[in-house]
Amino acid sequence: MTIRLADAGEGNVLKPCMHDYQVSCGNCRLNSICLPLALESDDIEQLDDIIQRSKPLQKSQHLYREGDIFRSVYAVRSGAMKAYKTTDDGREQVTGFYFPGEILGMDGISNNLHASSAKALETAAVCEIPFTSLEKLSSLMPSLQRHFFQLMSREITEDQQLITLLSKNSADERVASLMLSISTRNSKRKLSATQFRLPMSRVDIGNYLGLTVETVSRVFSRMQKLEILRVDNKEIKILDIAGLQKMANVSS
Amino acid sequence: MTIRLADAGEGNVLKPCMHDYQVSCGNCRLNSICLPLALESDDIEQLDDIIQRSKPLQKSQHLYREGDIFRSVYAVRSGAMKAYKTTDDGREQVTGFYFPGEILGMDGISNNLHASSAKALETAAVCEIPFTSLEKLSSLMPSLQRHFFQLMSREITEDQQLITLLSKNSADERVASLMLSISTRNSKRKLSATQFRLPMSRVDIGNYLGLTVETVSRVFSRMQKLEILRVDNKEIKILDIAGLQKMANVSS
DNA sequence: CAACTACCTTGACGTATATCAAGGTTGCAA
DNA sequence: TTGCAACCTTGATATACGTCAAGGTAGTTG
Repeated sequence: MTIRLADAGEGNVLKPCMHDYQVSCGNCRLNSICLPLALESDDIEQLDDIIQRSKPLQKSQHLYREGDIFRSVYAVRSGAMKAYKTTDDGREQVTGFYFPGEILGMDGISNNLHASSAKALETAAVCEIPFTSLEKLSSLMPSLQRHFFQLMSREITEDQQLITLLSKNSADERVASLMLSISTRNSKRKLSATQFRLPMSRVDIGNYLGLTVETVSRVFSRMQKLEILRVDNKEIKILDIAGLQKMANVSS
Repeated sequence: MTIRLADAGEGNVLKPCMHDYQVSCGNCRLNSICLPLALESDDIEQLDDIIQRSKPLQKSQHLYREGDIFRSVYAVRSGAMKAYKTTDDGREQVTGFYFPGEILGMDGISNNLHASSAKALETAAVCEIPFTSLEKLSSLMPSLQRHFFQLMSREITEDQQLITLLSKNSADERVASLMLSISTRNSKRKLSATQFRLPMSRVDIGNYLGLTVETVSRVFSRMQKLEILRVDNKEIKILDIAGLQKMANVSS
């Protein structure tokens, strides 16, 4: 089974990939995020054996779509993905952004159907982890089983954070929180916590945070005026982390 | 280990329980909801062995609190529970309501700490399922492992539904959706889909749906005027399911 | 290089829901 | 039975954000 490159027709034709995407888990620089578990080295090899690596997705290609048969979960290797659902009246709800080292697709386990769609925000590579193999391996490796329970639990707590954000916080607080979240996730990947390029559009940000594009744009302008960050289109530079945290209304 | 009755001091002193709460999973009338898996009867016995049953909680008693060490997940046996988080600035966010047959506490797995608090909305009995035992048993019983992966995935998809509701829907739609959700869950438990008593206050409803009490109250009044439902304090009678679905803006 | 398209920003205005305020109900406890 | 406290409802007013509109910017294609 290879990765589904669902709609090569929608975006561009695949270009040959310049990266060596056949790196093993053992020497993948993301394994501290992706597998923060004390796996023995031959445990890692077993995991390696079930993981499928494939050509990168081009921007706006789908990895899977809502309603597709669920077969695998995916780890982002490079680039960025968004997950979204389509509401009954046809609007889109972005449910998450996924950066390298992060896992997506776990919402498909409950019904054997993907409950959301996933699409590349920019050229992105993913590792496919076939779920039946993962289940078998989990039974044999308690630490892997635990790890997956933890990963799913983390997804739950993160969704609950978002619920709280949407339910209780102002537009300023929502956008500031997202900026802090991206900053934190960047620093876990040893990238700059203060300077980065947003892979998603303002529409996606608004959609994720329950706001319109215009509101998102106004919040960015306000933050810039307050010298909390410098915004140049998708390029973000955080000038005042403390100010950003204050704006987000978080204690940590 | 027995169930933690965290704060007998906060509510009332425990009264002796009149129910036989030591029913086994095998003959629990909720097992079709709680364990919708094809477990062999001696598999069920093994599960039975690890489950702790205990005295009911009185209204407003906590089952666990945010920050407590995570040891178990819980199945509601009778009554109703709410889960909630406290935001940085001290406000409360209700993250879920749990009825008989439903499982709560899974958000504690990721950090070995409960990420939310759980409290009884009315007198409630729960089954405690110690997580380490569950993990061991899951390794031995693939169907149980799969079941738990599915349960957690379901929690994820439900949280994503709520995210969408909060992000995209009006007050009318939110309240209507909650009423439909309770109705559906009731009918799964072979109870009336059209007539029930809400175990939670208007404050809790508003808190869960990202609305103020006043707005919730006004929506109920509006629904009553439209003859979609009859509201008598916490007693709800759905008069026009189709109208309610239309108000909720759902297709099904 | 031009021109098209998608994306972003800013302003003016409207509205759904929050806030503030007051009074009514319910249910527990003395 | 009375009194108290928690809960619920309704009305008047305020406001944060959405909607509508217009123009700017950036990236892509021919």
